[in-house]
Formats: sequence, structure tokens, C-alpha cells
Amino acid sequence: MVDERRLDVLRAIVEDYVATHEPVGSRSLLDRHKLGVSPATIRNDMAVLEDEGYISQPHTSAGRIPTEKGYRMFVDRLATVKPLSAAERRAIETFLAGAVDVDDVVQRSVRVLAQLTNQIAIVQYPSLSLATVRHIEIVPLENSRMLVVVITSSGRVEQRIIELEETPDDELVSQLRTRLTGATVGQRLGEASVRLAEAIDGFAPRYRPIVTSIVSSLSHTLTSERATERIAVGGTANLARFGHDFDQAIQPVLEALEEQVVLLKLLGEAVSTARAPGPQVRIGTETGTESLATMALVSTTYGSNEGGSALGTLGPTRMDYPGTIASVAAVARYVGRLLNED
Amino acid sequence: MVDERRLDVLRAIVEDYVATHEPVGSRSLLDRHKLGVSPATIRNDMAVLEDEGYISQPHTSAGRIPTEKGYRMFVDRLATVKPLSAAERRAIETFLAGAVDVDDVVQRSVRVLAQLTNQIAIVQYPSLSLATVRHIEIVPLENSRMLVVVITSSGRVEQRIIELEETPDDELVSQLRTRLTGATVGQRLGEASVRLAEAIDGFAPRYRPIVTSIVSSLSHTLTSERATERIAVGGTANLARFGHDFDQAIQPVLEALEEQVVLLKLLGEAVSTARAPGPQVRIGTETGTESLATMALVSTTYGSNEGGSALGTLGPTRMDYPGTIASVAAVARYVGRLLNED
DNA sequence: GACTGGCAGTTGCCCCGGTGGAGTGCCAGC
DNA sequence: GCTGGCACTCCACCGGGGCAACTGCCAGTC
Repeated sequence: MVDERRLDVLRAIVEDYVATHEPVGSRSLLDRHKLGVSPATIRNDMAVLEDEGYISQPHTSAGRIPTEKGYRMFVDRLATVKPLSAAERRAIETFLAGAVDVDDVVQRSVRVLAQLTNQIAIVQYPSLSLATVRHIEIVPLENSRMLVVVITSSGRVEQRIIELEETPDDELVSQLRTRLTGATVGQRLGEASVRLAEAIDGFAPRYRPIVTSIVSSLSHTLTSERATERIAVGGTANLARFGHDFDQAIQPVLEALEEQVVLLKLLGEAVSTARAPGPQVRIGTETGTESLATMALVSTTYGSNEGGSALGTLGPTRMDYPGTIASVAAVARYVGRLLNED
Repeated sequence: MVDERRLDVLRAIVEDYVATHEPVGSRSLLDRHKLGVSPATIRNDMAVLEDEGYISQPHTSAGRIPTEKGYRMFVDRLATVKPLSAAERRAIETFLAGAVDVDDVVQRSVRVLAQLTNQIAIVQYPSLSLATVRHIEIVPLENSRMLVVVITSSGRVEQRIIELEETPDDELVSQLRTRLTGATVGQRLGEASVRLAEAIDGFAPRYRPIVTSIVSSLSHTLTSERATERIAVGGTANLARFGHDFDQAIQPVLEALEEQVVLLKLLGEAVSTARAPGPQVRIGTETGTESLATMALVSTTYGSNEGGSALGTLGPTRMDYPGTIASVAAVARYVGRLLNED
């Protein structure tokens, strides 16, 4: 498969099919693209493309539609970058600029990404696995209960309420605050958890039991999966816009979207398998998720490489890949910039 | 409309239609309900019910389906309470019992409610409007930036990062922490905002500018709508299960679900207009939301009355009202209990 | 050898009319 | 006031025919 024109034909088929959502025949293909050859020639090329598995026809007398392999080829070798318009760039920038904190940044990016691409947007919250501890706060509440709060370098705040056997006195609370913060500040969360355990020894023996239970709760907070991985989803209404042939596919997709685990796996793969810079595309079964067999995922990491967080969009396999890739890349750039500042 | 049997007929129609999703005729109605009269009699009753606007027929030779008014009558006067099974109660209880904090309670209730009712579940986070300040924390970050954190009595933590002109010294930070907390602890958020403004006078004149900007940011955090009103949604995949006649209704509903404003309005009305205790039902256009014209909302407040938070489910007008009402009530009861403890 | 024009062949889509069934409304009778 | 019966209406379903789109192939041309 080296023939130049045949690749042009495949590109034209993908583009037309994405635009019209209808199988494209040799005739209508020539109407829209000036390929300089006759329909018969196109038909021959199509026959070859079909033999090689890049396109297929729903039934004998219909036009061709790209296969997964066809889209893959298109994305890898045929798609030309489609830069965003100045208006779109400005829209992203101004919309994100209004964000007041990390949560807000994430929520706004979901919105803007969904609107830009007319697809489902998925944004992972900045990963905590590489974040460091900035401050640990201990607040006594009524009834021998305490609130422990961990503030991380990424601006996230994790809190938890603990029930204690006895009420700690002010002296202990103040000691806890300074010593625990002192022992962990600047450490990564996983390591901080270890340092906390060591810090227990620094307290007077009579305090040990109470300190131990506080530290154990803190460690939990630091290492719990819930604290490390959260995801925001938006633009689900676009699902209904994908077309009526999607009607039966819509429920599995909605179900997948409610399963944070599935989404985390998808975005997580984006992080770990990223070879080249820039967005990564997984088409249909390449997602490894049965319920997304009719969908494609465009995702990328954002922020500093070590950050390890990702965002992306989910749409039908017949999506506008160049446009989507450009949008995802642009949003990731802005979000990364915003969050690095913080 | 006082005729007893006619009401029985209406009840039977609603029940059958909910069960089968198909217009119900006089014949099939008698197959399922022993009304002790002939089809002809039923037909007469149906004619009257239709005249009075409780039911309608899609076309001349079809059965009847309830109208909005018919459902309303059913809910108000015909539905009999359907207590949850012991298994269901236990499911709610055990599932919610595992929650570790407020966020977790809300997320778990959304899940359990969606699963119980096979509908879309909506849960408002505990309202902050009546919550009180428990603690204010000030954490200096690098580059003359500070993190201000407000911890409320409902267990929620609101934080915000402020950029300052100059870096406050340790002395000031410590003063801020104690004085601001002292001025506001135990106050409702709105009032706390006022007290904060007054507290500025207590600081040395040279600190005034910096304190003023910190206080202003805090006030913002305390009174911002974002802090007061958040909502969790779940079970959207059930939308696709509602039936194929819902296909065109699905997009507006998904859009409405993404608009927190719409949801807040709906649940907010549930709070303000609650006359009788227990769940409240709004059917079709009664929701006041065009995009939900084919849906019905079952909602109730939870927690102490003054709490003012609400939860509920959204489903097709042809839903199992007794079952849904029971589920909503039960979940609200458990959630209220859990959150009051905290 | 590559491309073209033309032609026959296939197949789904759409429209049509007929049929069957479900359900109604009405009326006369009990 | 209820019932049985009957005529009527209207939709849902089915099968067939015409239509249109597209293909594959073949013979001819550059």
C-alpha cells in the first residue's frame, strides 16, 4: 500500500464520511474532491482498499465507509494538522482565565473542551501522586472528634474527620500541627506517609495511642485512591447528537462514563503509553473497552511531564480527528500553564 | 369526579400503563384487574375520564394513556404507599454506612438511589447557608501567595488561593489565624462575613492593607454561590432505558442535567414549597422546565428542616410513583441521619 | 500498463395498497 | 345503571414493485 493516489482516495473517503455520516460512493467522491481521474479508476482503488481492510461496504450496492484500520491510517499518515482559529484560542483563554481555583480550572476545561469538539470531554484532576505536602492542619471539633486536613502543592485540600477515644489537649494539638507538618512538608504523599509513622516516636509516651490513631488516619488520607484520582466529565448531551445509528450504543457509553474506574484506566493508558508528544488517539476496540467499541478517544497529558494527569475527548469513530486533536492539544496547553503557575 | 369506581379505573390505567408502556384498552384492563364489571362499563367510565382530562388516546382506535392531570390525581389520591423490602432497606444502610466523609455520603447516595429506582438520581450537597464556621486557617505559600481555608460545621472545606502585594510575616499570619477564627467561629456564613469586616480594625494599621485583601477574599469564599450549592448526579445511563419513544427527549434532558442551575432551581423549589412532610412530586410541565416536559421529579428535603438541602430522582412521567417515593424517602432518611451525626 | 466509458447486475430504500386486529362508541335490552 | 352486541375507525404490519445508487467488469484508448 504505497500508491499515493490510493491514499488520497482513503483520505477523501474518511473526510466525506465524517462530514456526511453516509457511505460514500465513487461518484459523490469526485463531486467533492478533484482527484483528476474517472469514477472507474476510483472504483478500482476502492476495491484494493477494501481488500486491504481499510474500508468496507455495509451492503453490495452501498458506498464505502472507513474501517477501524482505515481511521488508524488516516490519523497516522493522512490527517493534516488543523490549527484552531484565533477566535477559538481566545475563547479557551478567556474562559479558563476566570477560574478561581483548581476545581474551577478542571470544570471550566471540561466545559470548553466539550463545546469546542461537540464531544464528551474528560479531564483528570491534577494527579496527587507526585504532589508534595504543603501543610498539615489539625482542628479539634466537639465530642473528641478531630478534623485533619492535608494541603498539597497542587492546591488540593484533602480532609477527614476522626473519632478519638479521648479529647486531646491544646498542647498536643499544637505539637501535632507543627511536628507533623515539619516531618512531611515538601515530601511526596507516599513518602510523607512513611515519615508520619516515624514521627510518632517524637511524642511523649502518654500521647502515643492518640497520636498513632491520628497518624494512621492521615496516612490513609494521603494514600487513598480517592484522593489521588478524580475525574470530571462533561458534554454528555452531545452523545444524543452523534446520530440515530448510535441509539443502541448510547447506554453502554453512559454506563462507562459513570464508572470512574474505566475512565481512569483510559486516561491512565494515555499517560503511560505516550511516546510522541501531543495527543494520542485510540480508535474503537483499541480502547480495550467493549462498551466503547463505536467510540474513539483523543487524549493527552497536561502539565509538566511528571505530573501525570491527562485529559481528552470521547466521540464517535467518525469524528473530525484533526479538529479534535487540535482542540485537545490547545486546552491541555492552557490548562497545564494555569496549573503550573499555582 | 367523585365516582369511586371511576377512580379505580384511573388507578388501574396508570398502573397498567406504567407496567407495560403501552396504551391500555378496556379489555386488557379487565384481564389484569378484577373490577367486577363489563368492558362496556369501563368504556363509559373511560369516556368520562377522558372528558375530564385525566386520560387521552393517541388515536381513535388505541387504548388510553394517563395525562399529566391523570398522574397528578393518581399521586395525590390513588397511590398507596409501597414500603421498601427489608433487603432494599438493608442495601441502602450497608452501602451508605461505608462512607468516610460528606462527599462520600453524597456520592454513595446518588448511586444507591439511581440503582434503587432505575432513574436519574440527584443529590444536593448539604447546604452551607445555615452551616457555621468551625475554623479559619491561613497558610502562607511561596511567592507572597496565601491559602485561606474555611472549615464549616457540616464538614465541608472551602479553600482559595490569594495573591498578595507583599509577603506577610509569621507574626501576622499567626494573628490572622487566631483573630479571624475567633471572630467568626460558630457564626453562620453570611454573618461571619460581616464579622470579618469588623475584625480588620483589630489589626495594627500597617497590616491593614494586607488584612483587608485577605478578608475580602475570605468573604467571597463564604458567600459565593459555588460554595453554597453543589449537586451530584448519577444514573444517567438509565435515560437510555426509558424506552425508544424517549429518543428525542434524551438530549434536552442530558443538557438540563449539565446545568447545575436548572437542577438547583428544581431542588430548591422542593425545599421552599414543601408543605407536607415527605417527598414531593412534580410532573411534566409542573417542573417549570421545558426540557423536562416528559419527565417527573420526586424530591424531598433531608436532614434537619433548617438544613435546607434536598435530593430526588428524575424519571419518565410514566414511572412507578409509589416505589420511587418510598425509595426517595428512605434514602433521605438515612442520609439525613448520617449527616446529622457529623 | 494505466486509465476510461459504458453497461449489466445487485441490493437496499421508499412508497403503495391491502389486510387484520385492537379498541372504541353507541344502542337496545335487562 | 349495567351489559352484550355490533358497526366503525384507524393504526401496524406485510409484501411487491419501482427507483436509485453503486458496484464490478470488460473492451477500448492513450
